[in-house]
Amino acid sequence: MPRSDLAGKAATPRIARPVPLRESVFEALLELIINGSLHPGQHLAESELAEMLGVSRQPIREALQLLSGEGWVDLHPGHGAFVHAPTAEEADQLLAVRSLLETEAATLAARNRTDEGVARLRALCARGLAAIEADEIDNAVAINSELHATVMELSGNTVLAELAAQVSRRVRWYHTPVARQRGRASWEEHTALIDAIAAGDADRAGEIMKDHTEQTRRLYLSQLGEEEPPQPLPNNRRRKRRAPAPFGG
Amino acid sequence: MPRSDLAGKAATPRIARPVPLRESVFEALLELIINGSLHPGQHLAESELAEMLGVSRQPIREALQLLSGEGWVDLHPGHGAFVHAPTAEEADQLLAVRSLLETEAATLAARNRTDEGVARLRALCARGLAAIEADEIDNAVAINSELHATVMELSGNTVLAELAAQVSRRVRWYHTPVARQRGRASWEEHTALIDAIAAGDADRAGEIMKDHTEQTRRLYLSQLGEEEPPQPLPNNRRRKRRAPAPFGG
DNA sequence: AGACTGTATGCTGTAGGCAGTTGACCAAAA
DNA sequence: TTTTGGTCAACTGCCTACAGCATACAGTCT
Repeated sequence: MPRSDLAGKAATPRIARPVPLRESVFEALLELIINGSLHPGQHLAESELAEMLGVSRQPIREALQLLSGEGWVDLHPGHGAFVHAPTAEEADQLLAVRSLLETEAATLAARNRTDEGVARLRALCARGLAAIEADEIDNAVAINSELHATVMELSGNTVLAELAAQVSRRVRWYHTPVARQRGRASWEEHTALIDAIAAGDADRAGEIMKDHTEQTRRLYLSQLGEEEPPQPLPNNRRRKRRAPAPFGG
Repeated sequence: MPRSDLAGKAATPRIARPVPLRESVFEALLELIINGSLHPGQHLAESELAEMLGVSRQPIREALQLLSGEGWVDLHPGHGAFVHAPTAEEADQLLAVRSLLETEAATLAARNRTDEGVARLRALCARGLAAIEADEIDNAVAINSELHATVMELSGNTVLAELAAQVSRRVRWYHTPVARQRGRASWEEHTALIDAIAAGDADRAGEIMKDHTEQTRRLYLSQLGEEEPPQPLPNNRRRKRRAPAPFGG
């Protein structure tokens, strides 16, 4: 039946079909939000975004719904979309949840470990340390996410991994500035974590991951006092004439 | 300045503005999916749904995006929406995650407990037991969700609560048949849980909740062998002439 | 002078419509 | 018989258009 099992070739990355506009818009808006071009609390008028990005309102609306699903914007029926204004409390809760999910993942990963998986972790860890040595912070941050994602994958719980991915994306909003601070220490903890996983010591792996994530959480909280990161600006400044009320008091 | 402070009347429940169509559609489709009218794997043609529900395609699209965000349907660009086909493995993972989140919530709730909160829990528990006595299963199930939601609320972590709510909704897909089985035992565990929370014993509260949720998880798994609940039907049966391939192999 | 009411304007929610693409069906060729 | 090419229907993606509502502004009355 399979005359030439092309289907089994696996590594075919399923040719690049034109990415749906909504996703491009999603990426574009996300970038604008993260880099601060769109201020927290700012009202996002569909027509305006549509004109700005050169598309119609439809893909804009769909992108806004996606963004809303991930907590980047708040959708208020009849009033439109507003850039989410994160609070310190929310950040703390987010980091707490992240800690919880990551800890569980580490525990499970230690139980389900495979030689191949451990090898991948070690490779990532080596690359991460190298990046730190070379002072390539951005690179190190990227490798860090990859490492945590790999632990998630090794946990074997897809649902857990997806949820954690969602949380991690939101954490990114705050995480970036923090990450620069605890470079080396973080990677030494990673090494210990991988050792625990390799040894199949679930409890220790969980313990280490818990300390590891709680550490960044604490660091973030201590940083809060110094500088409010995503500054909740007094908002509007860009409306042509009229600024919409914060409505529904 | 406020000559008659109507604004201060507080108890004005902010008049019922017409719910956006997308949300009504969302609810309608969700109901159809949960009660099985729409089979797992079934292709959802926008035009068809639009005609069926008597609205245009726009709100349908938006509702589908929402459903996709919560894992009820899978969106495949260029091919449309398909009812998500849950597997036994996914159900298990979902229940595991739920257990994790609920356990954490119980622990936190015990730490942040308030007399008012404990009172609400006890009231709910009493109502739940009454419902069980009266054999009002559906009612008991509803109160059960409310009780768990309240524990979440008492945890004080909004992010955790939202995530758990999302997971719980998905669990509902499987949960319904299971719930009927372990009526009384479940509510006795609830009583113990509330006692632990009231006593501020975080560890014990967490422990009880863990056992409680793992219990339902086990029960579900054991039920799986007997009858595949959301039957992954061979799918199509409704296309007028042509059945779309499961595409993209 | 202050407050209230009528009017204008911008925005969202929804509908309808068109073009491009996908996949199925069918016929012809190897 | 198997394969190859063509044809067609259906569906998604996207755009444009319209109706209703909310807010801001201005005029008017007390």
